[in-house]
Amino acid sequence: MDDSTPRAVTMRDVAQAAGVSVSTVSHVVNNKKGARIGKDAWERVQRAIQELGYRPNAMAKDLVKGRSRFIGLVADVIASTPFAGQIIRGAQDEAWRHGYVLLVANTEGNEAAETEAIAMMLEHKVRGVLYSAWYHREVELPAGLSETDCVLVNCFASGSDVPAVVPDEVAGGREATRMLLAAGHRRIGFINTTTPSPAHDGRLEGYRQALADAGVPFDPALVVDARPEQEGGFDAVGPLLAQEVTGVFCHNDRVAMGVYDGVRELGRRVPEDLAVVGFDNQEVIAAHLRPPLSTVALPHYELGQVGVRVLLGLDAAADDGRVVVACPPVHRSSVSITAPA
Amino acid sequence: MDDSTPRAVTMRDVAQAAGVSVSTVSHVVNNKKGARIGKDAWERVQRAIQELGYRPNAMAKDLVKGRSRFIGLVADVIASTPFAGQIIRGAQDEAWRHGYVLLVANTEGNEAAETEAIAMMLEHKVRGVLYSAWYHREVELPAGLSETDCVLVNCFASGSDVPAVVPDEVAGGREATRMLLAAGHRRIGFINTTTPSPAHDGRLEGYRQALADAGVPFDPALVVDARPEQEGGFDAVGPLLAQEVTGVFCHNDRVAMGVYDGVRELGRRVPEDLAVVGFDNQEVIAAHLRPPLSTVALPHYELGQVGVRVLLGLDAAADDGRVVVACPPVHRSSVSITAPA
DNA sequence: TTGAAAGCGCTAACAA
DNA sequence: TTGTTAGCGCTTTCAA
Repeated sequence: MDDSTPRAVTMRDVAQAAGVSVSTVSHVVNNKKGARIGKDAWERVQRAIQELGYRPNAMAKDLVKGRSRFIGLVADVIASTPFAGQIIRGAQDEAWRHGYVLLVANTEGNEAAETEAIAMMLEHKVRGVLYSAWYHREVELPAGLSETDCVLVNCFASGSDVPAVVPDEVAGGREATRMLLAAGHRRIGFINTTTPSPAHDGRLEGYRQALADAGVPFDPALVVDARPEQEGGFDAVGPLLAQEVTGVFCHNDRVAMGVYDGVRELGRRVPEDLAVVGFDNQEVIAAHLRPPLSTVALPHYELGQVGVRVLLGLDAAADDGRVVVACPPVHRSSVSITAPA
Repeated sequence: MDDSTPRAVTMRDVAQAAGVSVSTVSHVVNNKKGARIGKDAWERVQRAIQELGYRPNAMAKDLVKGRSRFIGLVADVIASTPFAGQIIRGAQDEAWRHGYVLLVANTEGNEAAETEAIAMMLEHKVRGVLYSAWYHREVELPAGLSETDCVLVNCFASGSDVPAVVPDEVAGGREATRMLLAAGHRRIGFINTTTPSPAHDGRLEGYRQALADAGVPFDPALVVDARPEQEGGFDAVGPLLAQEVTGVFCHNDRVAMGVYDGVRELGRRVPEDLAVVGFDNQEVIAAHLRPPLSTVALPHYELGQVGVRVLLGLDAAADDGRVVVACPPVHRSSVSITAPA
C-alpha cells in the first residue's frame, strides 16, 4: 500500500520498542519453552509487536534454519479441466496442515518452462517437488528433479525409483463393471479410449476381471475404442445396441454424455434401454445429466494429498515405488436398480 | 534425494573451488555488467558451478535485496470448476514473465484459513496479493491485506479503493443477445439466475441494451429466473416456448445444457426450433454439446493475467478502481445462421 | 531471566 | 579486474 515503502518493521524495531534484546523477542515470538522470559518483558514485547504491526520475515527465518517451508508443485496443464485444480487443492490442504506452502508452476507441456520452473523451485530450496500430470500417464523425469525429493502424482516414470502416486485403474474398471453386473446386466459393452494409456489398459483389465468374477464370458465384440469425448460416445451407441448390449461402461463421463445423446437420437432411453456408467466423476457433467450419471470417481484430491504425504515421509510407497489410490464408485441414476429383461 | 543432507553447495564453495572471492562469483552468477571479470576467472567460476551443481539460494538473495519475488494468490474455491484454474494459470504466466512466482492458497471460504494464508504471504514478504473469487461477486476485504499491495480478481469490495479486475457482464450480456438478434430473432428469452449478483444484473442490463439497440421492445414475460444449473434450464424451456420465443440467452452453459435436454424432451430441436446461447464458455460442456453451443466467454485467464499486471503497476485501473475485461462471443452451432420464420 | 555475538547465503559498496 | 567487508532479519549457543 504505502508508496513510501517505509522499511518493514523488524525484530530489532520490536526489541527497541520493548526495551529488550532481539533474542528475547525471538524467544517470545517463537514461544520457545526452553527460555524463560519474565512476565513483564513478555508483555512489553507483545505490546510492541501489536503496536508496530510486526510480521516475522519467513525468508530470514528459513535462511538461518537452512530449509524452507515450500513444496513445489509442477503441473503440465492446469486449466483445461477441473482435475489439476483438485490435485492442487489436495496438495495445498495437506501441505498446509504440516506448515508448508505450495509453490505452483504450470508448464503447459513446454519443456523450457518446466526446466525454469524446477530451477526456481530448487533455488527456493523447496522441501521437495510434486510433479503432476493432468491425466494418468508415463512421463520422463526432468533432470533437475534429481536434486531434490520428488514424487510423481498421477503419472510415473518407469526405470526410476521415484515414488508415484496413481489411481487404481484396474479396480476402478472393476467397480464400474460391477455396478452394471449388480443391476443384473450380462451383455455389457465397454467404450474404451483410443489413447494408449494406463487408463486404457487398466480399465479394460478391470472390466474383464469383473466379468470373470461374475461368470460372464468376455466378448471382444462388446468392447469398442472411441475418442474419449462426447462425439466418440455418440457414435458408439448404434453398434453397441446392435450387439444387444443392455449396459455400457464408458471410458469417461464425457463419452457417457455422448452416449446419452446417441441413445436419445435413436429414440431410446437411459437407463431403461441402456444403462450407462461413466468414469471421472466430473461434477459439472455427471451430477447434472438426465438422468444423473453413475460413475467412478478419479481421486484427484487424494492424489495431491497423498503426494505430499509421501513426500514428507508420512505415507510410504510400495516396493515398486507405487502408491495406488482407490477410485470409488458413485451411484446415481443411470443404472436402473432392477435387472433388465 | 540424499538422506545424508550433504549441506547444499553455496557461493562460498564455488568461490573456493574456483580460487576467487564470493563477490566475483556473485558477479558472474548475476552477469553483472558493471563489474568486469577476467575471461579466465569467469571460466573457472562457470566450471566450478557446473561441477559442484551450484544453485543460488533465492531466499538469501531476496533477504539482502529486501524484497521477494513472490506474488500471493488466494482463491476461495479452487477446484469445483475449471475457472479458478484459469485464473491461476493467467496469473502464473504473467507473474512468471516478470520474474515472479505464485504462492497459491485456497481457503474454501474458511475465514481462519484465509487469515492464516494471508499471514503466511505477508511473512514471505510478497510483492502483493491477488484475492480472487470463483464467481464474480462482492467480497469483504480481509484485514491483513491492507498491509500489502492487493488487487481483487473477479470480485470487488465496495467502499474500498483496492483495484478490482472484473468481467464486463453488461457487454457480455449484450454480445450474447446480439448473437441471437443477428440471426434474425426477435422474441428472445433470457433465463437469468436466481442468485443476486453482478452477473444477474449486468447480463440483464446487457440484454436490454442489445434489444433496445435493435429496436426490439423489452418484454418482461420473456425473462425468467432459474437455478443456474442444468435443471433450471430444463424447466424453463416449456414456459419460454409457450411464449413463442425462438431464441434464448442462458445465464450460463450449464443452464444451456439443461435447455438442450428440455427442448429434446418436447420433441423439438436446437437450433431449428430454439436457438440457444450460453455464457461462460466452459469448454468441457460448450464445445461438445449437440450441436456445439454458441456462448460468451468468461475471461478467467485474462482476469488473472490483468490482475498481476495491475499489481505490478503495468496496467492502471479506472478512476473507480475497476478494470473491466471483455467477454468475447464464441460462435458455434446453436444459433442458426438464417433468420427464423 | 536476559543479552551479546556469530553466522545462515548472498549483494553491494568500497578498496586494492 | 578482483577482494574485503558490512550488513539483510533472524536463530541459537553461550555468558552474564
